Amino acid sequence: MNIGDVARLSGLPAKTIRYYEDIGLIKPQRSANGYRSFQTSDLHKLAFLGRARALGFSIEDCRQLMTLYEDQSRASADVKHIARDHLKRIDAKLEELQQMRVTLAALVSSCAGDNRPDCPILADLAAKPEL
Amino acid sequence: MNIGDVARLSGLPAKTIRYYEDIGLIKPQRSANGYRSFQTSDLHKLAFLGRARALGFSIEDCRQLMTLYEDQSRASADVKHIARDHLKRIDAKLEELQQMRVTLAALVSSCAGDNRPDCPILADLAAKPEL
DNA sequence: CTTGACCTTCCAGTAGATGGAACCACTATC
DNA sequence: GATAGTGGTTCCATCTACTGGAAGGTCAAG
Repeated sequence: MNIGDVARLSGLPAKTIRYYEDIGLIKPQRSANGYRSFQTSDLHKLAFLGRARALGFSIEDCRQLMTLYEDQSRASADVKHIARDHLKRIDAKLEELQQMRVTLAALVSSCAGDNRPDCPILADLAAKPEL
Repeated sequence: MNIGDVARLSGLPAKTIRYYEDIGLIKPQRSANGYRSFQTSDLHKLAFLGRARALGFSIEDCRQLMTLYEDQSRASADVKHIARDHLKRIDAKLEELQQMRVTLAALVSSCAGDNRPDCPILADLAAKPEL
């Protein structure tokens, strides 16, 4: 398979696939003409990567997950550890965003949004005594 | 005030303040020795920027908000528009993260996390028939 | 033989900083 | 006056995870 084929099948852009090879996540063979030649196993790995990335795992997480994926004698605890850490980061990010949302929503609803210059949003950004 | 002073007062790292000057968000004067010389108004702007960034506004949003902040004849509608757009992006991000969280939490809790190699997390990443 | 779709590499850019090197300025002390 | 320490300066590189584009090679069809 050429890169266009695996791009279509995996849903990843060709650019991204080349990038993944660049950083060593996959190692496709080469044809005589210099084209990358993908095996079914490469396609599986790319699909794996696509799903892991969609779940927000970092590239480094993906690298570790790929290693574990290929290690038949892995301990599921190792995988779970990575996933749980990532879950924690997601929870932290969620909390941060929710706090932002609360504050921002309050500001938005307090602003008249008309032609007058008075704006509680700017006022708040300009000077917030405490908190 | 030197950069260290405004850094302490605004809570922003000196590096970040230099960066903000670099990209034109602030324009501090210079002393004879070449040091940046910050006015109180610069400090206010930096505090403004710090709060806007803490609310997740992009640098470009901040640039616009700063312009509106300094324009005494602005319409509050313009500010509200930026804030509401940002709120929408936050909501989208929140939804995305929440979906991730649901999927990931299910995977984590389904994994034994012991010494055996069987791992639903890897199994799921390796092949997800539909969805 | 040419067209077009595909492939290749390489270089630059994105957002928003951050780290470090090399060097200059100021103050205090010995 | 030499020195140490702190703070300032610039510039260049690095981070994440790609993405865009240029310049050019390859292949099948008409």
